[in-house]
Order: sequence, then C-alpha cells, then structure tokens
Amino acid sequence: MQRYTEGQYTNWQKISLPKNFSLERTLTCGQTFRITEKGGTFIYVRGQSVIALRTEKDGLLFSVYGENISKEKLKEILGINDDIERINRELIKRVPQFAKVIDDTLGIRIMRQEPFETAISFIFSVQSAIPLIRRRLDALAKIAGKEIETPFGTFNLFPASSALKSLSKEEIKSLKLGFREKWFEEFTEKYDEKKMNVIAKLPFEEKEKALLKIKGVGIKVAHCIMLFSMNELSAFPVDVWIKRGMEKLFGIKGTTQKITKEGRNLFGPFAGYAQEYIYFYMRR
DNA sequence: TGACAGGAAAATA
DNA sequence: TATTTTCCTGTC
Repeated sequence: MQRYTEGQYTNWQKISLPKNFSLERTLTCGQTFRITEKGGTFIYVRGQSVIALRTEKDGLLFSVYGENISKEKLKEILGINDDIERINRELIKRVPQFAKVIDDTLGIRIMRQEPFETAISFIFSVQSAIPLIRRRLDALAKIAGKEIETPFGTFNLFPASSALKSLSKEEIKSLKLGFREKWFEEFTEKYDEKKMNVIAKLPFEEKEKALLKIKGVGIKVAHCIMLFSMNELSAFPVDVWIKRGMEKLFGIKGTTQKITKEGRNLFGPFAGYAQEYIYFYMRR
C-alpha cells in the first residue's frame, strides 16, 4: 500500500481561480461519482490518483496522491480551459430563454475523464441513482484497485483493465450489478485500450455507432461517454431529468432518440453544456 | 410492503 | 421500424 502522511506529502499547489467556475457544482453534477467532501475539501478519486481540491478566495488549491497530475492536466480535467463565456453566449444566442437556466447553474464545467473508467461508470449507471452507482464503483475499486493511504483517508484507485479481466465469478457477483452484470463481464473481457483510443478519435457519428455496439451502451450512455471522456461537447445524453427539463422548458417530448436529436439541433456545438445545465437546473 | 426510480436489450406488433 | 416488456437493486 502506498502511504502518504500529512506534512510530508501534502503539497498544495495553486491555480488562479477562473471566472464562472464552481468546484462543487462541477464535481457533484453527476458526470463523475467517486467524490467525497470534508469541510470544504473535495476528494476526487480518479484513475490512478487521489486528488484533494478546495477553493479559496483567489485560487483553486489541489494536492495529488498516487500518479501525479500536472497543473495543466488538472485544468483540462476540470474543464477550466473551456471558454465558458463564449459557450454561454453561443447557447443564449441560439436559445434566448435559456439565459435564466444558465444564471441558475453558473459554474458547471464539463470534465474530461478517461474512456475506460467512464464507460464502466455509465454501464453501472443504467437504471440507477447516483449514490448507488458510486457504491458499485467503490466496491469494484475495493476488489481490484490499489489501496492508497492519504491524509484524507484510505482510498482504492480505479482498477486497471488487466485486473478486471481476472476477477472471479464470486467477486463479480459481490458487486450486485443485477442485469448489468453480463454487460460488465463482456466489457471487461473484450476491452482493448487501443481500440477504445481509435474510437475516441472517430468523427461524431461513427464514434456513436461504435459505442452503441458495446453491450450495455445505449444512446444515453454512449453520449455520456462521448461528452465526459471523448471531448464531444455536442453530445447530449438524455435521461429522465433531461426529458422532464426539455418538456418543461421547451415543450419537447418523445423518445430518448428524438430528444437527443432535437437537443443537439437546438443547442448546437455546445449542447453538452446545455445538457449539464438542464440536469442541474431540474435536480436542484 | 408494495410502489417507485432508473436505461438497454429483446420480444412483439 | 416503432412500441412494449423484461431485467435487478435499492429506497421510502
């Protein structure tokens, strides 16, 4: 086990705080799951790192345990490099009445995560609420991920694909995935990082088609994977909250497929941001 | 304790 | 091709 103790390794680094950035909203709006908060400090377990984050008056402080993450990489992960003013202007230009939704949800950024962890997270998410998804991911990490001790507690990192390929039936059963179990098994058996990286670089339509071939990945999960881990800001994942929001705000209703298409047409290249705003707006 | 929440896949029309 | 049914765990 890798151990870190307070003082010795707690090495806070600082990023100047961007305008219109909310650490809390970004981390807790359902795009990522392994987050805990203690006294204003957020602990975000991601890939092979544990990242502690807190905002102060003039900056964002962070310290990393496990695999190192540079300042630049962290800014990318948190969507800080996105030109949010321009994105919001573009959304309002297309849909003027959306300004009030943006006002209420300001500060959310689209995070940039890894396809492997994101795909498993959203296969786990099918017909499930956020706390349940999180418990499943923690259970999986506990079984197959490396343990790491930090000043903030002990965590298990996300398992490597090789570790998931060698899980026993009993271990898989213990995750209580229900009908998602066979999808998870097939995904880990077939997973090939190189192939996933190729998919990540395909044009939007081909990318969507390739993801939909994965068992357990339908249109909503495919759009989550594209938006949160493949840099497709026009992806528009439609779940029950987005269905409710699209009907309430715009009178648009119908199948997931129809709302996905209409949402993308309505909001354009940054539809993914609009989607996160609607999600947060409807759940708050 | 039965109703309800939550997407994908398979079955059916 | 479009709609309906089934799948499972957990909460209230």
